[in-house]
Amino acid sequence: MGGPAIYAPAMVQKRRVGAESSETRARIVEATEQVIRDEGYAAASSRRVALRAELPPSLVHYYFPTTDDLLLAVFRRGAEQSDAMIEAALTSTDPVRALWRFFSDPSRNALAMEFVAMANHRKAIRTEIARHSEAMRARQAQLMEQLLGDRLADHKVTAAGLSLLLAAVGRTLVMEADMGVASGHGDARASVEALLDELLPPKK
Amino acid sequence: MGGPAIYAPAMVQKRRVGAESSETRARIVEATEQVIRDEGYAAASSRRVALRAELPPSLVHYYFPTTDDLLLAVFRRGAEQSDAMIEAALTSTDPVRALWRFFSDPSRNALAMEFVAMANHRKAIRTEIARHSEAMRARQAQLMEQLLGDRLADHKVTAAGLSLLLAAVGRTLVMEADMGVASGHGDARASVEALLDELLPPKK
Amino acid sequence: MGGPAIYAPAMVQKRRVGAESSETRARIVEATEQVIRDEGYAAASSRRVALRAELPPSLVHYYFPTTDDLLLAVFRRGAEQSDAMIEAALTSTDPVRALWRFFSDPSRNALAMEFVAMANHRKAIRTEIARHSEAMRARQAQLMEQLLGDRLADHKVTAAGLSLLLAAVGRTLVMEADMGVASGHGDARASVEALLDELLPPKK
Amino acid sequence: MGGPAIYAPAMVQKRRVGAESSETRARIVEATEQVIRDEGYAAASSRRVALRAELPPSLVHYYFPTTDDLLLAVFRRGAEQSDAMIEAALTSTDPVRALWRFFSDPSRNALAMEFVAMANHRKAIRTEIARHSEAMRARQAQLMEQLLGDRLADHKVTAAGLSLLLAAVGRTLVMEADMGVASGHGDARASVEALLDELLPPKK
DNA sequence: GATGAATGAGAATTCATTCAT
DNA sequence: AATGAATGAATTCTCATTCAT
Repeated sequence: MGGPAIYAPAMVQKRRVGAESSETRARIVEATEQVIRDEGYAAASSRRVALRAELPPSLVHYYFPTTDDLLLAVFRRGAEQSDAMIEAALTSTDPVRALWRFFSDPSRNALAMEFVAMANHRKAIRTEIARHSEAMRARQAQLMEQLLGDRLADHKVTAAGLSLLLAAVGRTLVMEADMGVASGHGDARASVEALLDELLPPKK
Repeated sequence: MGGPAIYAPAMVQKRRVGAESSETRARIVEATEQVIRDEGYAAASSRRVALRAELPPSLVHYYFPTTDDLLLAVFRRGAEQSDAMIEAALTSTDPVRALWRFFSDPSRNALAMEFVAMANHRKAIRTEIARHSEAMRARQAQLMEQLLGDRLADHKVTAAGLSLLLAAVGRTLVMEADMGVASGHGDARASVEALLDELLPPKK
Repeated sequence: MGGPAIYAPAMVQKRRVGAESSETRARIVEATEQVIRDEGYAAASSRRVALRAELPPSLVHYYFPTTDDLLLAVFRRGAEQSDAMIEAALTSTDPVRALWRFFSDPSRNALAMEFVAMANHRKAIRTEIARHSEAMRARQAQLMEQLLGDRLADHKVTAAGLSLLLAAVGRTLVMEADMGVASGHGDARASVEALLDELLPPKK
Repeated sequence: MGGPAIYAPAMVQKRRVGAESSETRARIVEATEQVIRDEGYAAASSRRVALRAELPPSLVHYYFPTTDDLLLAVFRRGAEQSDAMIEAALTSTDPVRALWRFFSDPSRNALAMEFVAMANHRKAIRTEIARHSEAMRARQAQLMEQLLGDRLADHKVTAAGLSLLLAAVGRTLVMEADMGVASGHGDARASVEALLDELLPPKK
């Protein structure tokens, strides 16, 4: 894995072309993310990406032989950033509430929802999302277990269950808000926060 | 009787969609739903739908001038079925648990998630989903309010908040299961059911 | 020719279907002219015409089996109106100047130019326009010959030549004005009017 | 060398059209012109052009993202050729008569009339024709002013007016001849030539 | 490392016309 | 006299991908 990238032509299947570290590569990934954010993932064609990056379309294919390769690269970059944010949340002074804020934060969620949507007809993406989701949930569960210990049991929740619950409600709030649905949002948010208040020492 | 009184091409606003009762029309809607289920909404092109329905593509356009029209027809049919199921749930002997079963039922949810994904780049769909979601939530809130009354307040939940919460967790379970994610699922499900047990008289 | 129209199905070639005098027929012709004026002749499809007339498209084909039939009907109606206007001009007190005003009148010319454009790829239209143009020019030449007699010869013009010249300059002014070209327009107009002044007794 | 540096799809504004020097590109433009001449501009679809050029339709779109782009390229090439011919006429020994011959020359005019017809529903073409017409007329007026000076005033014509007049009559003769109209043509031609004889020293 | 050129496939529409009733 | 349904052919445009240089 760590070895030097071999610049194989596109026909060679499982080989990533273009240096991992290339500036051009980063530019393409960045442009793709922008396109997805602005126009939705369905617009993330090599042509439009190339246009945004001000590069010829064939260069996009040079670095990312298939569209899946490109999309995966964007997902992985986003996942790494999410991981870092979650790590920061989990090691903050108020980890659970920080996690909740993370899950109900619109900006991050928008991109994530695009990938979930994408997962429907992109097996490669689906697999990668599943892998990452499992890992994220496991990590969160592990930390919350440490932090909340038996207070969780008192409330008939497990660490993994709570993690899923926060993610579910957070994402739904964001997704619905994007569509213009608002009924029950304030109430659900309040309920979640009440639950956290019971589980946690009051915020300072 | 039957068939669209479409005097207007796609570009025209006021289109009479014609009688809902046309065998061909129904066949197209059915084929489209199948395509969406099997291959994802991105595959719901007039061509593929026509192929599945064994009809010429132009006939699809005859009944549904634009792709949005077609997709909306499928959504509306699904929404009506959902409405009926929800109504049945809400008027059953154990309405809240029936609602929860509805939300966490995979078969219905799969199609719903396709439409949510679709909403990202189909404004017409987005608008319709939003409208329907609001209506559904309002209806559920109204009924739950009647049923649970002040038991809700004791648990720091509102009717609308609970409706959203059930929908959020239910959908997340289904969506993640579709992708192959399972961690925390049993736990979250148990927590929700525990909450319902507290709110409701025990199931018979 | 004069006999009663036989309501033959579309397959019968040279037979006009639908009563000459039908109100529906007139409505279709009127709608077609409006479409041509507003959106250009290329938009004069049976569907759009039907839409404008608020009639089903098949009814348009019932009256006008082919698109050429429809277009010809519109042309002929316009030609008749033009003939009437020209006749009025030629029998007015100042016939030649009235003719010049007719030729340089934008409103009438707009539709005429659509038909000239159409003539390029519609043989039936081309033939009809040619026939009508010849007839119009002959009629004008005849009248001008009577009116101007030998004054024409003094100015090295013939009646037919003058008719063509007025038509040519008039149409060019209108057509260019439509496109936004204006250079030389005032000058050319003045020259034509100076010529008419030489040929004619001064306007009252 | 050359070929289009088109990083942008049709929807994008700032498109670099790439080097004029590409054999394929030239072949497409040439094929388009032939199609327009032979079958009228309405037949200038990417398919038919591709067929004539013996190239796949998608290649036509590669060089000319939109039909307007293609049509404009054909127009511009024709305009350049016209400009060259006009320049040659204007610098010949008998510039005004050469210009008249140019305007009444069928071969050149046929294509020009197609573009005028096209202008009706192609804004891009309309704008370009207007620009070019204005420029052409200005250039001609300038030269004629130099050449004919005050002889023009004696005949109640201006340079720009004369330019328009020659263009109007020339084009009308050609257009009508194309349709099979001939009445008055010899006479009008004679009148124009008589006018030129008065304005100019007799031809050698 | 990079890129211009090329291409087959497919998408969304629109259209003229036919036909059975 | 009228019309709903149907359909094959076109049209414009977009895309992923390949390939030679």
